[in-house]
Amino acid sequence: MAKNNKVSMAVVRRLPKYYRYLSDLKEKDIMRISSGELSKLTGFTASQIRQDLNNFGGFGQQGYGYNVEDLHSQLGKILGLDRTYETILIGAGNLGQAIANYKGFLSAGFRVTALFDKNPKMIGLNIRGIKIHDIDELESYIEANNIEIGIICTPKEGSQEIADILANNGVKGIWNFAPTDLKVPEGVVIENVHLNESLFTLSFLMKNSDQGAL
Amino acid sequence: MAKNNKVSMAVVRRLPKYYRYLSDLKEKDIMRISSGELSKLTGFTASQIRQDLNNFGGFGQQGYGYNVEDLHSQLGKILGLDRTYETILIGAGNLGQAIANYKGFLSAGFRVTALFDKNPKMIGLNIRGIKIHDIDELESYIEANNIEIGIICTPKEGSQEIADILANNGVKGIWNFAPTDLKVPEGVVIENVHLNESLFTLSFLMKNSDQGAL
DNA sequence: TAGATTGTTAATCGATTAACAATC
DNA sequence: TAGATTGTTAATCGATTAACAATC
Repeated sequence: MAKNNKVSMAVVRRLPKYYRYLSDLKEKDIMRISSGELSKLTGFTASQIRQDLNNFGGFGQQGYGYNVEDLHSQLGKILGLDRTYETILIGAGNLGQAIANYKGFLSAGFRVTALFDKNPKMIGLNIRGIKIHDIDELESYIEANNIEIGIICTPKEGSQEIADILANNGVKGIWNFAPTDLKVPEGVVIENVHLNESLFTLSFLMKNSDQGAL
Repeated sequence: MAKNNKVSMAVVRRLPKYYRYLSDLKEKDIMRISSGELSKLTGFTASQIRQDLNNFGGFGQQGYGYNVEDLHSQLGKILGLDRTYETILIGAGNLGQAIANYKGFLSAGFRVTALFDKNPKMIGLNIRGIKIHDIDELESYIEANNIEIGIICTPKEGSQEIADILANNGVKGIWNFAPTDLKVPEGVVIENVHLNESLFTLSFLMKNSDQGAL
């Protein structure tokens, strides 16, 4: 399982991008890739790519580079994509439905088995095969189905209460689309998608496009 | 307009979060806030907060802290939120419609006036007052309406062609939801929302929740 | 073998934190 | 005034880049 003492978030955030490019290469039936070529694709330096990968093990071969299929598979394992995750989504509005339907997530192993909402008009509806449950059933559903990931697509009001229910019932990961920072106990991880912040970053960069900036 | 020589992306990404907390404070009618109190709210150190703000000017007052309303307004200007942006969205599927409907963006000044899609079944439909146009009209619409921001919600296939049309017709900012990295000329900025990468980061962190990690 | 490219150590660069004089 | 808190410089820490011996 290789060494694993404290990989920085900067590294972690690059891993999915490596994985994505490796997926593309694999699809094109390209067999091998060097850190130099990966550098051209991703925009990271070859040195950084080698450093990053070597946090997890030596996947390359001198004089050759990396085997695409092997590295792809290794990165998949590192990212935890070699298994499935029982997943639910809370807040079945426009955004929630869009997320629940995104087939890319399902194929990557994230099985969304239920949606939850508090709007009586929505409860009982089927969104492409996934039923919308009453939010009152949230707690029992999580327990009965060993849910590991909760996706929060509610407004910020009430989102902390949802997070509390999730955390108190064994959910280990929260993908949060509510525009707020949730508090959770140790051992539960949160990944935020703060669309407002992303959009505001865009407008900042437009104002300052002289800046180097990503 | 204060000094402005190369603010790092690390700083830029914190600005919208400051802005969000200031908005909250303002709503609660709180008048003043110190860097120490902001530190408790945001999780950044007080020192870092003062450093960040002083990239743009001295907004505080010794012994007092920061005036909430003033700092909020200053941050709004810094982020470019003191004006409106003519905006269109390409790819009117589930996600596209959800994004187009998100009222938080409109209230922040991003006026989405048209959607575009290539699916004949969708063209002509009205999504809560916004019409879906044929993708063939994209170029002429941008020119006729001085569009500044394009939101790409298409699949990755074809997204680069869309980006090209946007960039070639004067769009200055692209908010990209397609799971790929788009190439654009100098002067056009891209802000990516790569949902897949975000989700994969979550699963990595769940596997390694011993890590300190955000 | 000779050429290419890795893994890894050392050097550099940049970002964060600490400290404190200035001052409201 | 005395206390609080900023703005800013200096010190530290961490991340990126450069370099190169190891080796396929």
